[in-house]
Amino acid sequence: MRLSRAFVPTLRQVPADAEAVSHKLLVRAGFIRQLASGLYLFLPLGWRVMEKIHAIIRQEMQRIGAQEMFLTVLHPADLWQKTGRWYEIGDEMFRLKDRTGRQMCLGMTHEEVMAWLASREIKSYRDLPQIWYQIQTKLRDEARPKSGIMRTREFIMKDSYSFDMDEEGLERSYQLHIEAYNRIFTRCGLRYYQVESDPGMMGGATAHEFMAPSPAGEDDVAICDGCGYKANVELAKSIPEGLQPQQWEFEEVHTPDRRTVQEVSEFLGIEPKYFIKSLLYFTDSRPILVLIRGDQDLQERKLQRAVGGPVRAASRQEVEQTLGVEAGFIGPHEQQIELIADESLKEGVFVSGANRPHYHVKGLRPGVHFNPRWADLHVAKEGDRCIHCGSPLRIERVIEIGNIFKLGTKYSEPLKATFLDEQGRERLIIMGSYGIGPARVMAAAVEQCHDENGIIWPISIAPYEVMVLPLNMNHPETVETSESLYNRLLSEGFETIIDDRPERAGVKFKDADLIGIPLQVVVGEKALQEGHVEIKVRKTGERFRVSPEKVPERLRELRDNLMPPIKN
RNA sequence: CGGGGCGUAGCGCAGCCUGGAUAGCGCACCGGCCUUGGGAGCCGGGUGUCGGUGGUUCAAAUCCACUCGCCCCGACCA
Repeated sequence: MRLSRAFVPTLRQVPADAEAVSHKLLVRAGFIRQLASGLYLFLPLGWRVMEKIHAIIRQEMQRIGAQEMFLTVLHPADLWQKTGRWYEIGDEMFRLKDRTGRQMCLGMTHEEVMAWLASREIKSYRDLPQIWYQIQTKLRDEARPKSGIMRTREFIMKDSYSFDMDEEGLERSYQLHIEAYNRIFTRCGLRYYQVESDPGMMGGATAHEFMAPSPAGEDDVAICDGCGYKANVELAKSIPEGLQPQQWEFEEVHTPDRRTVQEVSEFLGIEPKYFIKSLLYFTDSRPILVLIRGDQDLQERKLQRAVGGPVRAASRQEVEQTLGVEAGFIGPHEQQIELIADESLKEGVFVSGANRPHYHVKGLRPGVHFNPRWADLHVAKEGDRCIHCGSPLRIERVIEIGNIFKLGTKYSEPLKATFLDEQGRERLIIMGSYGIGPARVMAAAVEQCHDENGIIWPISIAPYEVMVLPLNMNHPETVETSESLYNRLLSEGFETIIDDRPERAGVKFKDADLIGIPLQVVVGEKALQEGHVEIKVRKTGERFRVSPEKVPERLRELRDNLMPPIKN
């Protein structure tokens, strides 16, 4: 490709509405443009990166026997009504009617359609197992699109679905996907973790996420370097800092105008971890008082799982109406409503609200003064102990680049996707679903691989492998050498772009670094006089002077070194 | 959905508080000269519904109301 004729609109200035590094760099380097909130166009360079990622995904999916198909974006509503998601999902689903008034929606994901297909076409155990996938546009009316292409309303997703006869089959399909995903993300040059995740509304029991560490991410994971335990903080378990035994007798203490743990802690000279925070929540059916240690935070996801449905925090007024006491002085002692407590409160003697304005109680003992239901409810924090091996946990910010779910029969049942087994009995197909967001892979790569000058693409997903820079287009020998190098590299199979614009050297250097092609071949007058050109490795900044004839050989070597450990 | 911010040339911004003459700066862009190893220099060129609508006023980019769009924090995220 010739840059002089390519559409690569680089920007010297950072767009005002970009915050995330990947967003800024991808816009500046001419890879993407924003059409509207959460809607991005992929320009030629950006689309080449996406296609590289797609190609790697295709190769690895085929490797595990998955078959690609192409479904629709427009779905009839009744499929979603059958599985109930039509009603469960709120504004995030784009809904519309066709000209005859039939309710439709735009696909956010394709479990329904895939299960529908399976229900019609798979009849016998002989048809199983199957893994079907597609690389397709999905639409979600996100409450808050953000960080460039990291969270958009229209996006491409690789989604695959496995269909098995039984749990063992599902486990096999699940493991195949883990294998494929490890190869895909490694080949894309990412640092990533596989972590336990919350199956959430997808239904089913087991789920994992593939997470690329980056400060621009939206999730946090807890990681144990001791035993390798890794989990999304939405469900990560941890053992908080221990307590010293206390001999406090049960007593009421006057705490005028001290409401928060912080205030009462300072007032009484007792550390926050000896406090019980009482938080009033409402489930669909009832109020529930949630007890958390003073130095801990409630993980609402865990609470939702524990009570088996959505929860919401009570407002100040609701606290007074329900409990008859102002928030700040409520506690578990002599409480009438249902209690649920974090397990870190099982052992110890605590301070909490007295359910009487301006008073707290000290010497509160679980099992003696209150009897809650126990559950793991606290947020795992940096430095907490691993529940498996006791090592300290660390918390890291990550971008979710892939996820895998064991669905079971959540979709096959309502859509009647069944098969006849060897005994002629009708049984439900067991499903799994597996996603990858190629645009997030792209964004994560930029987040992980860049410097102050621009992007440094992993060579496996770079839009081009080599960029030839003729520094002075008015110098015939420079042009001649560059052109012949360009043609030679192309014929030897290098994906090459030449910056043949009549620009000054500085501009070419800046753009080359910004765009981030891994290998640069710099053709300058001075070096040419001595009979060589210069190869620059974008990632390390290394420069090698080589004679033009040796360029392909040297580049091949450098390319091999830059290539991630797994190749096709 | 709650909180905050922003909308003036292709991009980045000043002007607005305290209303007034032709709306300005840098970059980009177009023509010319010059230059060619890290976003050069000189000369000439403005390409604008000041997001929109309504109002106040002799007069609105500027004040008021409504509205649309975009970003950030939180909630949500199948």
